[in-house]
Amino acid sequence: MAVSEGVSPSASPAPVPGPLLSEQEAMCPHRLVLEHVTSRWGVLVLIRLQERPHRFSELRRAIGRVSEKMLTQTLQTLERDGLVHRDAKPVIPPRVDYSLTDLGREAAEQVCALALWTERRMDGVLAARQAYDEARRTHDEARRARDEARTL
Amino acid sequence: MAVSEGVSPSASPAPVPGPLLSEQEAMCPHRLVLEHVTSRWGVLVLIRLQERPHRFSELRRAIGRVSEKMLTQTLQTLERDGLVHRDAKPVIPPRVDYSLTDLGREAAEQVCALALWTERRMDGVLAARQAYDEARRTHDEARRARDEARTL
DNA sequence: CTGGATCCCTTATGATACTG
DNA sequence: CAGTATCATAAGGGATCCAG
Repeated sequence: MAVSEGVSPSASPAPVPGPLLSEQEAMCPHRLVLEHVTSRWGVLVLIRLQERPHRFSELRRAIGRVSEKMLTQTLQTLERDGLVHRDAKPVIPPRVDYSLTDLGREAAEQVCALALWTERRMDGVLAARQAYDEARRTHDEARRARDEARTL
Repeated sequence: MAVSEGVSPSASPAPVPGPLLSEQEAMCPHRLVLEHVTSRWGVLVLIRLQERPHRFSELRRAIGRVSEKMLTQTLQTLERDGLVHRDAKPVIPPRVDYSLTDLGREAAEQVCALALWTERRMDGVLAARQAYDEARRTHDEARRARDEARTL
């Protein structure tokens, strides 16, 4: 959003390497939660944790193709928002279990509903895309032909 | 995600300046729709259009602080997915009305439900954040003290 | 008014190396 | 194993100019 916000250039060169989001910390607060919950990895984490609690690497494997960094970041954000509970057992080797809080379960339900909807309606979307793409292709060809005719 | 996917370097140098997403066009397709729908501007567009149809600039003003570029991009993506209907009247000056399709209305309902949920549960989230931040602050201080003691 | 094209900066994300 | 730190890169997003 606004690049030159009310952030003085000299102060706070990099206050926090803050995961997800930054200076928008000022807008409607619930917008932020929405973004956390619907973030690329947030969605997947919530869905996985809704099945059952997972350890860090379990989650990593279950989600697949997510870097440790992003998973950590996502989990921390969700934990801070009170959606995920982090249970770190002081053992060696370390073992940390992640699970949903009551709040998180509610969020997961919403997100899952959305995910299931997209799955159910996929055909419709696919059909719409084909129609759109073809229409645009046709339109482009017409335009090209027109331009060419004009040039001649 | 994957940087070096199966995209031949020579072919299609820039097939489409593609808005939102890129080479992940290969993964579970419904994941993509989910991302379109939950994208930063996608959410806001769906919510606004659920109220009533909007013209381009109406949407722009209603959402506020969104660049023309991103709004255009978002609308095109949603239109391609068959969620938004674009009605361009061939008049001067141009007038384009955007509205939800049946599919789009369903999506908007889901998204709105999620948005309303975050609004309702905001206090809980806020409280969780305070607790989290304070706990982490305390923890950090303890660690710093420990490190200092060790250095002495 | 709508939006396509471009330039450029910010941010998100991934790969790697390192600590507890 | 879990997580942090650092670095490099690609995608996201904004500003601007311009065309239909």
